[in-house]
Amino acid sequence: MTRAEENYIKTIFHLGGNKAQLISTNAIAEQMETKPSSVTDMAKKLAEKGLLNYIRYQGVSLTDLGSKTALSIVRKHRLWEVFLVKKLDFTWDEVHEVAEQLEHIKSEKLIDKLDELLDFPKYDPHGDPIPTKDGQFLERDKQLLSEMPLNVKGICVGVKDTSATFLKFLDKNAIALGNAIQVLEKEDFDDSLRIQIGDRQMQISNQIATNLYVKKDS
Amino acid sequence: MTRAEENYIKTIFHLGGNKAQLISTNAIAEQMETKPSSVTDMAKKLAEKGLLNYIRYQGVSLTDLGSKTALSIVRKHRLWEVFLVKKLDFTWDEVHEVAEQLEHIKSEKLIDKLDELLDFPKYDPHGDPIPTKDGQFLERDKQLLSEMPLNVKGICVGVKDTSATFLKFLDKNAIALGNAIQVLEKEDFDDSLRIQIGDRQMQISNQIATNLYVKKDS
DNA sequence: ACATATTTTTAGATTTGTCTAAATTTTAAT
DNA sequence: ATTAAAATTTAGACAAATCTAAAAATATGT
Repeated sequence: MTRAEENYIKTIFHLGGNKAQLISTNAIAEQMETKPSSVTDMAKKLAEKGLLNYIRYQGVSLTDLGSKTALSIVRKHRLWEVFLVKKLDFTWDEVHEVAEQLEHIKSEKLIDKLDELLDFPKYDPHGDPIPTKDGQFLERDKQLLSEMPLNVKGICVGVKDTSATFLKFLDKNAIALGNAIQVLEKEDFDDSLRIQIGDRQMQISNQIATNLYVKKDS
Repeated sequence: MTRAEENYIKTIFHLGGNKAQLISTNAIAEQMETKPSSVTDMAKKLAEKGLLNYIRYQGVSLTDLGSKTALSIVRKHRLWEVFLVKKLDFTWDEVHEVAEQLEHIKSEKLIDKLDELLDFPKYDPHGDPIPTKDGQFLERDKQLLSEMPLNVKGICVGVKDTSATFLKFLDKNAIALGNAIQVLEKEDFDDSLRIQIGDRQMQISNQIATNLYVKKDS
């Protein structure tokens, strides 16, 4: 598999193309910042190789082989992210770009040993689950902070938007994964929220609340 | 810099093209298992970019910029080798292939932090020196075992041949970097040597002796 | 249902890095 | 000094991955 092929497979996976749902060439092109015609070419090629189901004018989905491939790439990406944060003191807004490169390194032993060095982490620095070696993918029971009922205790477990801008905003406001979090009040006017975070209270916009994942504290 | 360009620069460096000495396109082609005509094309391109001095029909050498680039790639390659051995329990015959991929990852912070994680190593697992961040390159005072005088105490510090075959042979015979080593007798007939290694004695062929680097014990 | 807008594909071109075969230059031998 | 051999370059072709512009298919609005 070439690097370009791997990037297409990964993108289709992230767009939800594993669940028999068809993803349009336009959606893929937009996500990858390329042209739809390029996507069509690659779709044909990857269908030929048995990684995609491709229906002309309809879109693509991953085959079982394609899903397996995608999970392996996602596993590598997320393990490298953990490595960068845990072993090399990268911040969570710095890891993505480098992991994009590292995820293409080919060596099964490397990834197995890395997994071991990191103590078999289950989640990456953004709270996303790391697929196991055999492709198990444990999505955590989580919901957006914006959908939490009032006065229910939760724990911050992930972010939806992983852009540096958003992550740095969270850092600046001392919001981190693992923090206790709770919605105290919803403002009808702009859907902003008054929240309890640790022992502080603060007001956050709806845009923040729709990009923070919370798990109910049990 | 593309991956292909980096590989050319690195190969020319290893063939000695840094010392104003001209390296032939044939030599480069052979080393890289490619065709001389491909090397010519790339030589023109890299000369255009200011990385090589290229004289038609004569060969190429690295410019200062080219040398700097080469040292940076070699530094990355060797640091990754140390990482693989020290942190992921790779054996010294397994590291090369993976480091060939890792050396192309682009992130200055990654390499600085890796260097720090490994405690700023001076040599890679084969005893080759690791260039510093600013391109300092400390070649160790060493000589081939075959050139050591009789009964002079030495320490094994490196290998010339880094093939898996040779490295595995050394492992099998418990010859490792850091071992005390001493030539006891030279056989005129086939230039084989009787050596003292640690507290054992053994007989080794000239081919082994011309691929092991030793430093005089002082 | 039909015209129009949108999406998707095709056709042909481009860039990078490679190759083969032919031409050119250098080297070596007598 | 010529000539043969070896090394090197040029010219033209190819595969991968991309692009633009035009054509084809699908979706949408009234």
